[in-house]
Amino acid sequence: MELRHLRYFVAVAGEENVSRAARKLHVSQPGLSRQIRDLEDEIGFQLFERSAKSVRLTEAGKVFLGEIRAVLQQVESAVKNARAAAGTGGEIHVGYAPSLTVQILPAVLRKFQDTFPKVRVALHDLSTEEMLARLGEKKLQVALTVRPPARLLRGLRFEELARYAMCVAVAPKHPLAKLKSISLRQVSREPLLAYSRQEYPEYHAQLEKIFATVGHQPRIIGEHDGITSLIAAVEAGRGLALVPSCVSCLAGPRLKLLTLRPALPPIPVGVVWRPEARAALVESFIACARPAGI
Amino acid sequence: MELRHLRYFVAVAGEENVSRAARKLHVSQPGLSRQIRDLEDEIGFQLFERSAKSVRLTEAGKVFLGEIRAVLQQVESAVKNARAAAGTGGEIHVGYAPSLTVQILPAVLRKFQDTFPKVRVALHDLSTEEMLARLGEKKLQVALTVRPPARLLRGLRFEELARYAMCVAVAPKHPLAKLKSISLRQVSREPLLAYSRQEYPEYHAQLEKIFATVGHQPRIIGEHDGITSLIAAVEAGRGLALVPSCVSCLAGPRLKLLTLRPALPPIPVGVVWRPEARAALVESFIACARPAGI
DNA sequence: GCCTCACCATGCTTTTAAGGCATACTGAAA
DNA sequence: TTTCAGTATGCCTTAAAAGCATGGTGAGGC
Repeated sequence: MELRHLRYFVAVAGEENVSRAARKLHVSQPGLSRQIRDLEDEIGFQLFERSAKSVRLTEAGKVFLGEIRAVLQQVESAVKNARAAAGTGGEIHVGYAPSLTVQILPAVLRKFQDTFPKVRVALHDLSTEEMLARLGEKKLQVALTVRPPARLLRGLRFEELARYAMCVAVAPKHPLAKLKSISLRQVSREPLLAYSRQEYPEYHAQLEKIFATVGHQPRIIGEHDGITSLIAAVEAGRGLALVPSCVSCLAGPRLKLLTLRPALPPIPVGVVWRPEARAALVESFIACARPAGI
Repeated sequence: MELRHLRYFVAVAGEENVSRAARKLHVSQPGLSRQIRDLEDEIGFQLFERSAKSVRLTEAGKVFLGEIRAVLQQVESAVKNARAAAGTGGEIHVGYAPSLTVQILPAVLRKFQDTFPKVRVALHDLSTEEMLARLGEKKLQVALTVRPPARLLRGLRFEELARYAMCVAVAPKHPLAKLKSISLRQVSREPLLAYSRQEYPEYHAQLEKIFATVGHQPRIIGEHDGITSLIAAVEAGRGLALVPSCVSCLAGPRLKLLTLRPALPPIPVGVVWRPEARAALVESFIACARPAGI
């Protein structure tokens, strides 16, 4: 019997459904099925009553569930207490893309520091490429960013946390601000503000690809090294900018965000980490990052 | 982190010595070393201070040890409570060789039933061969017997629990009873009582091999289907018998046991089981069978 | 009453990780 | 200095979990 069996059991018991539990656990349904079966074989009695359609806890399973939940909590607290005794609260280096994680990051940090008040969380504002590089060099343990293309992941793992629609940011006083939505063609005729090409090459690559579909590249009249100055520039009425919808949190009423019609594919934002590391802090951080329901 | 890591950690912490812990756990020292290291990597702090010569718990390690011991106990009790709730105490079929396990079996049974009062223990008095066969057929879960030759084990596992010297049993009134020890040559000239050839072929094979060394096979004047009648026959003065020293428990003052000079290799007695089964009851039974120190 | 759908189980293959062996390294004791 | 008991490391073997494809089954819709 291993903790894996117990964790799986708790998940299946919680869902009363193997397939759903498997999805939550990120394992295949057959694999989970087998692990549960193995656990039952080992302890020598049934935990679930099975039908072709569902599983239901037996009486023994209910008793077991209660006790095993306690066990898993106790393991967690054992690590926590021992870590506290070790003095070193530990340290975790987190890469993040500010504009994409405005909504996500604060919540994650709050949750994480709630459970690990002594751990030092070092935040690093980096480009996606740099995050991947530093993850590889073990200078970062986790990164919150847009989903990197598969070929750059090279052994790293990505898990999506949210997707944001691409919007067009305009100053509230801008003539276009009255529109509810706007087409790419219209945008391509306006002066555009962008992230700096040097620090965000992938943003520019993306822009070019997007406007290639309308056959007309916009005029980029300013480049900015961060979302703050980009917002300021748009607010000043110097031009439009293509930003993910979550920027609204950051800009508030200073900008108007117009939806694009037709919509562009939404931006998948999530967490990247080294799966082989298996550090408890990292696992916990990722757990804090996941939306509550999952 | 898996229960294995925690069990290993407790063992190493208990021994303050990786090699010794490895021996107790029946794993190799390097393997154990690595598991401990992996655990430390995962939780993110040191559990042991290492020197080339020894390991010693850190403060954090001590805290962890206390909590993890509790966790492991809680897992055990969870299984026990759930099993109780399942109604079925469960059942375990145990093969045993009466004469060889007189000392071992009662203690094991007492210990086991202490912890699992509801479990039905079915005892089966069988020859070694039959035990192995029934283990293979899953009609037995464990067997207590002499170490079977490796070629018969075929996937089963044996663990030694005790060794008994071969002795010569005589009636207290027998002229030879005055001797303290006796040589094989002397024995070979006396009428011998034995187990029945049919039920204990390996006993006879052993006898022939033993007496081949003195160049003279003894005259077997009686065969018996069990230790009880063999004792009775020896007590009646009908002849000698070669028996393991533990028979003294069974025969008490009814027989005199003479040591052989030179001594024959002692009889290794232990427990046999199917390692792939991994049933909690079987594991527990074997744990009860092991001498306290190990 | 028959499909379809959602779900669990099984067989097979791939992948991962533990286990084991040989051996190097280290510091204490003889 | 040598020996010895102990831990760590590299490489290979082996066992087990994960994944994929697919089969079987009961509930609910048509």
